[in-house]
Amino acid sequence: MPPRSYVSPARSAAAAETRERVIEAASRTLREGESIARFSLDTVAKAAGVTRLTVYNQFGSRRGLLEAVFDEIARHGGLHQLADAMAMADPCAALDRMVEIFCSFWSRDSAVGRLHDAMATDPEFAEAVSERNERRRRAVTALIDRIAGKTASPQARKDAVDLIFALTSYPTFASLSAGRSRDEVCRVVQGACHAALAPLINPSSPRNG
Amino acid sequence: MPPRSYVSPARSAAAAETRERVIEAASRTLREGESIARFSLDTVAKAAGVTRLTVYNQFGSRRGLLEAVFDEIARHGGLHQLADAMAMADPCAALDRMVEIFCSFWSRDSAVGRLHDAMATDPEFAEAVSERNERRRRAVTALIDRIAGKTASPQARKDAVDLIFALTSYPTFASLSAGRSRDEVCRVVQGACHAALAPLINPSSPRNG
DNA sequence: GATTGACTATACATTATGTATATCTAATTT
DNA sequence: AAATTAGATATACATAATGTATAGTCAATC
Repeated sequence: MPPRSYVSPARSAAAAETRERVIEAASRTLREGESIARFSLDTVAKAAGVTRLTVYNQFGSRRGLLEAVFDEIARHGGLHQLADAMAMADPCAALDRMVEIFCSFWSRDSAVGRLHDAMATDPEFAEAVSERNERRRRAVTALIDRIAGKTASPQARKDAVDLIFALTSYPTFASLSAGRSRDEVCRVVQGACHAALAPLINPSSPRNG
Repeated sequence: MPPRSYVSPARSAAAAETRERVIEAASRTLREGESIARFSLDTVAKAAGVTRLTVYNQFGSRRGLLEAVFDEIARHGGLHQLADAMAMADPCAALDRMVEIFCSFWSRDSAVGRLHDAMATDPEFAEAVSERNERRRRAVTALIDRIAGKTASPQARKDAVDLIFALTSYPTFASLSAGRSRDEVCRVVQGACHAALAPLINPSSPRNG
């Protein structure tokens, strides 16, 4: 006879609450630890007050947990403001706003730095994070298309997109953060992005002859 | 009685040869493996035809081996050309040349990428690599001091140095390398560096009011 | 009251770093 | 020639982490 299965509101709610508690414990562990090296499921499980096997039940693997933490941070990191920024009339002002939004995002939770570190040792996790970054690339591309003059070559557009994509990445943010506040980093990145735009608007002065 | 010790030319030569063989095997393993995750001393030892304990005898630890590989790559990576570049009369041309040199360096051996990945999981190794990068920072600082007009503020100089430091870093190179040849990346980075210089030469147009 | 879902307890397999001890071999010293 | 020494080896062990397997607990649902 086939097993009868059912959905339980109380059980699902409890499971969801457990899941949230584990994610919270994981991001706290990431924040407090001084490197991703010491981030173990054992530590997370103890911090969340559950068993290590519960973590596997909920997330399948270490990578699954890391992805869940990343998504949780992204959900509360203010990236939803990107839609408003993209709707602005002036694309240059929109770009400035985008830089602000991502500087806030990278600086909001130190766990994002640790998550980027985790990309180094787990190629599949790296791909998962890269896919999430593609949203930023699409936004940059859309703005460049609006900003660029009709005479701007496809190559110049591509260069500008990739350069601004790199300038708004986490590694650049982290590098510039040594000795700078979030707002100061934001200002420097905005300036660099403006400069990256110049050859698009005034193509009469190519940067290399 | 005190133990008598001696130095043996043949022994030292053999040891040095073994050391070289292990370093070669390690960098080959780094190049061929698809991530730093699978880089184990066991694999390296087998590839070099020695025992894992020999690796420990020579390098002390996994980190010691990675540092040795990094230094070996740096020794043959063309960074010695930096001295000639710094001696150029035109500091802007020197900067262009510096970008060239580092683009060559980052692209020369794919093992450097894996070594940068290793920084994520080993803070002390990260510090060791960062110290070696300080040479690049000093070179940039020296060039900026020569390029900047007398009216350029210390803040503007610092911003330019840190921005160019970030633009010539490995993460930026790796990011721009998607779909670009080494020379194309070099051209894009050079353009961005020129743009970063603008506020130093013509401070009448600050980038943020 | 029987069953099911989430969690637990315990054990095990695997892989990696790093340490300890004894042994082997060829180069060097006496 | 014999003793010694440096470098490499063989073997074993300690530790920690991921991931899997199996059985058991307990409350919610049928």
